[in-house]
Amino acid sequence: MRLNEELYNLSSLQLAPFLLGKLLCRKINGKIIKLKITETEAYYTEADTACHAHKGKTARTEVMYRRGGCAYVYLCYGIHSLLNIVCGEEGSPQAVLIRGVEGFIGPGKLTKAMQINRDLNGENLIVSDELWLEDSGCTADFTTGTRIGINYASEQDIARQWRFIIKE
DNA sequence: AGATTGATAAGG
DNA sequence: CTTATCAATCTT
Repeated sequence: MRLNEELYNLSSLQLAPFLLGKLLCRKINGKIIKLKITETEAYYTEADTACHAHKGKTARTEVMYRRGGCAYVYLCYGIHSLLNIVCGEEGSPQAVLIRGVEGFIGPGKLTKAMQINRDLNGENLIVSDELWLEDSGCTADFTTGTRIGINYASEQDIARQWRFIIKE
């Protein structure tokens, strides 16, 4: 039931709504936990001023330039590890931020609960047995909204409806 | 609403 | 090396 490798070639704009309702899987001390993804955001190439990579490639954003299927875990405000799913083709920085899962609202909360830290940066979600995604079979209804915490982006990018929230 | 937090990246 | 900036969060 693991997500197909080909899905990660989709653009972040297609993948973000697709991931809603899918299962985020993590192995902790041999125990596997699976949580339904309830909220995502899309970050799309260097043209998106809200994307970390919009100024070009750095050591931090290097993972986003890889082929789809990697985890991009970065530290926000020095405190919170945030989990992103890299997608799109190599050289095209795109990622889907996992903003919430069932039971844990808030990107920093869910990474803490699932013990996701920067050790998992660059983890290959297609083959990893530490962190991966599974298809739950359900395709949920969703609503869209503006992204959060990107006031530094251009006005038009702030206005984009690239946040996807699952509907009950 | 305000304080806090520390890695990142840009500038000297 | 030094400073400004933050894809948040907790506390008032």
